[in-house]
Amino acid sequence: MDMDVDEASRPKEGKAILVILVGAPGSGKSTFCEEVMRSSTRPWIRVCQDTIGNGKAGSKAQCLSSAASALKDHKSVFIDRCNLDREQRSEFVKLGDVHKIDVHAVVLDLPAKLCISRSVKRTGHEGNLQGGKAAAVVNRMLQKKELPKLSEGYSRITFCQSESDVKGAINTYGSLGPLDNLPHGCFGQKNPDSKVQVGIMKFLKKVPAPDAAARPDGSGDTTSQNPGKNDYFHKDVEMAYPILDNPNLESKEGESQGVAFDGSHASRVSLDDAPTLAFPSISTSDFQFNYEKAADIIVEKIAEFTAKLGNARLVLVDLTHKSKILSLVKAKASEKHIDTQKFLTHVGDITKLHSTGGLNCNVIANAANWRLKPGGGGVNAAIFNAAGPELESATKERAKSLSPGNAVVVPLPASSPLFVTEGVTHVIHVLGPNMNPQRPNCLNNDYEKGCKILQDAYASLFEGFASIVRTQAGQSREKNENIVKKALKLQDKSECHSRNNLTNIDQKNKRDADHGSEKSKKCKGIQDSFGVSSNSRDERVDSEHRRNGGSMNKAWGSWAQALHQMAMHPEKHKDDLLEISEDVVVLNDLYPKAKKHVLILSRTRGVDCLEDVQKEHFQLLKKMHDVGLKWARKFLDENASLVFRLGYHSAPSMQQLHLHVISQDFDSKHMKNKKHWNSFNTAFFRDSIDVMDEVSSHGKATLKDDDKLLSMELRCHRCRSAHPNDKLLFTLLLC
DNA sequence: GTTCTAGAAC
DNA sequence: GTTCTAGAAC
Repeated sequence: MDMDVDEASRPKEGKAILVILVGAPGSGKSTFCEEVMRSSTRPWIRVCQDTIGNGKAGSKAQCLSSAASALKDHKSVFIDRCNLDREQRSEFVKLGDVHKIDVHAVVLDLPAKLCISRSVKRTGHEGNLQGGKAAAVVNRMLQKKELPKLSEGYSRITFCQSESDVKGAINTYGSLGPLDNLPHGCFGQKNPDSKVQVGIMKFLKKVPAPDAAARPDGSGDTTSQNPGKNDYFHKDVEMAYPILDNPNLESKEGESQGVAFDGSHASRVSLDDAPTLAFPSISTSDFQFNYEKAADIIVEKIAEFTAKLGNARLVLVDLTHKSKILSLVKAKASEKHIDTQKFLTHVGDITKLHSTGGLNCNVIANAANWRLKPGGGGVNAAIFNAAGPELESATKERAKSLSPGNAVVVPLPASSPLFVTEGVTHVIHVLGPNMNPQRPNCLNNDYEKGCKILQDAYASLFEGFASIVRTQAGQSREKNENIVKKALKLQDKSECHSRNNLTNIDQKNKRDADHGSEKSKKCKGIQDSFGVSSNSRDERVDSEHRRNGGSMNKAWGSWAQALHQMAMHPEKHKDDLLEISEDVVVLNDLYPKAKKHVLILSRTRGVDCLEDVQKEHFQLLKKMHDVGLKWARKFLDENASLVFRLGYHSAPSMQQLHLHVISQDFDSKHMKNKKHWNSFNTAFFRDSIDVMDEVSSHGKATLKDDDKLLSMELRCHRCRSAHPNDKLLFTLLLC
């Protein structure tokens, strides 16, 4: 931020100032005030509408009068309320004229997602805005957001669009002495041109076409019908998918983040949430390994692995800009023309890459000790600390110790704070060679051995990461069960690479919040008439089953029989079917809810839904599952970044047992409402593998067909954060 | 399963 | 005003 004082516009000295905070709930307004007031030598009064009524929420009028009286006392004032639109701010701005003082705006224009997640998480907020309700409120407010302009009457506006901007502004105001002034003008506003993400926009209903949405001036012009709306969308996209165009360029000098966000190229905005491994330099710190040699090895191994990594990325992380190893590696990588899309360096805390650096790394490496224990110092202590006891116990399950040159991959339990806040799904512990005589296994400067071990250490680390990438099929923060992988194991254990055993033991993210009550069946009492005449297929009507209940007393409307008709008469629907066999037919779902969504339809008459399935149908389930896997594999061949889930709806709408094979992007214009989302993202959706387990052991599948499941609040299937409503369904994809 | 609509809820 | 829900029709 340019702090040169403009002499011509230097404000009068010694005056109080009025600072109007502008920002959604969760943007950090109160924290901003508190931090400034803590360090400032200037007398400040914080006027907070949430607490002004004797600790209770007050009115705007109370705020105005409180601000006025503070200004009379020559105290500087923070107006701590959202002030998101011009009208809300205008009366406070007028105080400037009345009291002949400068009015500033500090805009905490942080990503909506961040504000929402803070609001949702916090408890005891002064304004009593917390929990799920907060998400709705924040969203609503942000859609009406109007950024302040100097023409409203401010002498200075500071825009903060990242947490480091906020820190900068806190320093600026915090170090403002009683007689100091700040220069006038707008500060910190980055080019707000809309970067419209087509992939997301197309998923939105009722949004303008990308061209129309990209307002050329990016000013949040209030003449638009939905002021600020596109800014909001765009920022969400930006937050979730930082653009790492030129990773070897550190951003701005002196800033704590080393990631360069190039916001000027709309075409480069990518949904590609590439799997990313963040790793510290191994052995160069406490183990005192020679920097030059280490840098050579790092670059050599990176060169070797980037070729194998597909769209995955490696990020070397160190805490400081002064890092010697970082600059050495950077220089050497550049000499070797390492692909800057695949390897970058980052300055920051490896345990806070997402929250403070905006960098999504699903895997982080830990420079571990041989006992794989927390403690010590540096990265190891920091990672164990940040990941909580979950990492310790998950590590114990994997290995008790580690020898130099090796790595061990530990899937991080979903309850780990590192998983929740940073999106880290795996920690890879690595042990490098030790040249420090104070530490175990010192090599006494034997660099021949040392280099070999360090090479092995990086090779193990990158191989571990590559195996995660392979098994996760490119979804960097995918926490759902990798059903294909699991099923492959089940199908043929010999196919399972031993390497993979090290890495991705299925972290099944059980969504099975049990909602207890069984749904009352939507039975309308009309008996199904089996008027369809026999054909060549299996006509075995399961009369015994029918007597025993099942779904046979359920009425299926004509529209609901479409699948049944296809299963019974596939020859009549050849054009709509992808595959026809003795037991099943395969078809694209007519209203796909994701990029890939096919149905494996059983041809067995009388088995209309999961409820009808009995032990004798196990082979049928297995067959359906195998065919489902075959199609999932085929789709994965075409697009390795997809992740699939195979499963059944507890209470399907369509007659005839059918297995959904659905990619977990949920990127489809047909994904329109809560029911759609929840039918694939709550316990209502029964994983095929579980259904088979249950049927083989108990003779029936567990159904979770309570209607409540389908009307549950929307929750992200990855980070579990709550989202307010159907209109913002797409934000679930940005978590 | 979808679409449409009315009325409730916000 | 908009958004959400439930019900009806297909």
